[in-house]
Amino acid sequence: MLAEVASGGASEVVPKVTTLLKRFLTAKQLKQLHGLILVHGLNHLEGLVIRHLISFPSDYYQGIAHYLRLILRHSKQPDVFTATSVIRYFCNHGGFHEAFAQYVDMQRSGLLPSSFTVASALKACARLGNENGGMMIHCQVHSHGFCGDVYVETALLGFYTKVKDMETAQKLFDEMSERNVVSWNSMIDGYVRSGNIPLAEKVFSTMPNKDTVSWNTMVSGHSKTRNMEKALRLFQEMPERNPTSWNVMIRGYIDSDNIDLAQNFYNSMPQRNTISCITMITGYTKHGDVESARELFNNMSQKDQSLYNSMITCYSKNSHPKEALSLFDEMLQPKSNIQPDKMTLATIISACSQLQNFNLGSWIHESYMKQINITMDDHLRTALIDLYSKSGSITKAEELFKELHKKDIVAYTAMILGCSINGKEHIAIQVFDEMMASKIRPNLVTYSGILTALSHIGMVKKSYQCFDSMKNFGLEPTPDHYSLMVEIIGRNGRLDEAYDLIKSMPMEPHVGVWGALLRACATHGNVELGEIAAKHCFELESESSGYGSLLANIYASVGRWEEAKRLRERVHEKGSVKVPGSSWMDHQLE
DNA sequence: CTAGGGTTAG
Repeated sequence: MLAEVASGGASEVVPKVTTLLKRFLTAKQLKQLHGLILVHGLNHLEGLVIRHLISFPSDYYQGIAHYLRLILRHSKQPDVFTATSVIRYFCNHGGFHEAFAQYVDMQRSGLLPSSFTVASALKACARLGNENGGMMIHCQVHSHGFCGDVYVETALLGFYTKVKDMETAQKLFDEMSERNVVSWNSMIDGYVRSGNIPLAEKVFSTMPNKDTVSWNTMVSGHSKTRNMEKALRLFQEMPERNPTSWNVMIRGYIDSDNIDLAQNFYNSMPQRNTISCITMITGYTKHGDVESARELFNNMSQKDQSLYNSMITCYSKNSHPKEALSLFDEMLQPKSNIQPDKMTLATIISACSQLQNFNLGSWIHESYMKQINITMDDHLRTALIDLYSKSGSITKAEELFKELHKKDIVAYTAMILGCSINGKEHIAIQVFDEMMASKIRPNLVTYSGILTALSHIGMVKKSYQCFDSMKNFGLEPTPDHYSLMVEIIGRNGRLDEAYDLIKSMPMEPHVGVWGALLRACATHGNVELGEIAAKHCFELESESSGYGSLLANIYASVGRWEEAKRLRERVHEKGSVKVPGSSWMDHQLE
């Protein structure tokens, strides 16, 4: 029939094409048919092609989305129904930016959205946290007269609850003439998300017909706030449980660091799904138990993309980048034949960065992503910022940083750290200030980055300010942060002050802290404190001789040759000349 | 509408 279309006259072609498009077609056939449609100038039939395209199994999302983008770029806007299907398709597969862009394009070409269009576009805005977009659509709801449509109103509610504007959500909810179970559940979810458990409970208790989702949402509210007693009580009270109910409990125990109870729930649930397994793997990832995670992974008979992603992440997060890469390779093998997605690649880029395999990392960026039609997003950009800054291509990293749609804490931190290790300390400080100005909460990693920058340029006063500001964000400095401070203060020659800081630590200083003091004492030839610091280093890490050499240097620097010689001999006897790793140390050795 | 997988240090 395809051949007939190719040869036939225009009048017979239309019904044939229409019939064909209702059948099952392979991707190749569809492409051919699409070509013929264009040859015959039947552009109005493109909508059918698009709708056919998005009915393919979602495994092919990357390819389908790519083809869709091509069609949408080169043709005139599809009809409302088709455009809406496209928006929904993007939405259901995580392409929220594209969903929203399609909605905007549709408006631009003068098409009036339907209630379905509006509901889908709102969902995209909700998931993107695009507050302006959502509010704009809210206005259109009024001007297009969609008020009173339960689906639209519930979508609006979903938008406001997702962006945590519970005041507006509550107002909308109160004014709704008709509410369905989803509207109620959205309200519970909204209060749970904004951390207001009492109000969530209030909605939950006044809700007329609770379904399993209502119960699960409430249980997850308690488990998110680490109230596992209450979560368990509700879980037991539920009239009906589905796998999600169990998964929520497992996640709660994992978040409360109770991996044993999580394990118990996992073992006793009547039906496990992939998400149960992924949740457990995440728990093991957090606990650094790579072996148990792998065991669970191996036991799954059906392994999908997400499961692979969770295991690859487990390896990458626990500093097993080689294993991450080999599992990535395994998933691409014909016998498993699973497509990687953005998440896979973000993790793999991180693994490349850890392995210093910059060629593989930039090949993924420059070539592989295009090959498999994966479009850039902010998580990928962040992973690449780290990769490029670790390989010294700080300019590339800065470019990617500029391209970010939303700069989150991870992106800022990666950039700050990237600047710090590439001799752009002042830029690092600038980026840090910019982050503070945009009211993004720094975390412990951010402070490691900025203190590293400050340590390179020895800005003592600014470092103190920075260090002291940690408590404004409820952050407790870790021994690593103290090490950095000791290094900064000590390198400036203020050794007693550095020692005082160590003594003020609320926890036991680890070897890094004493090592920083010892190195500072070596620089400034302070025997008294150097001996104290060295003593602690020996106690904490007797097998390393680097500390002995440092102390010997101190003796030598003040002319106490005998002691220096004796110490060096002892170091030599031990046979080990290993020096503890430290960026500062490396500079000293150069 | 509920459950899962991504990116930053050491």
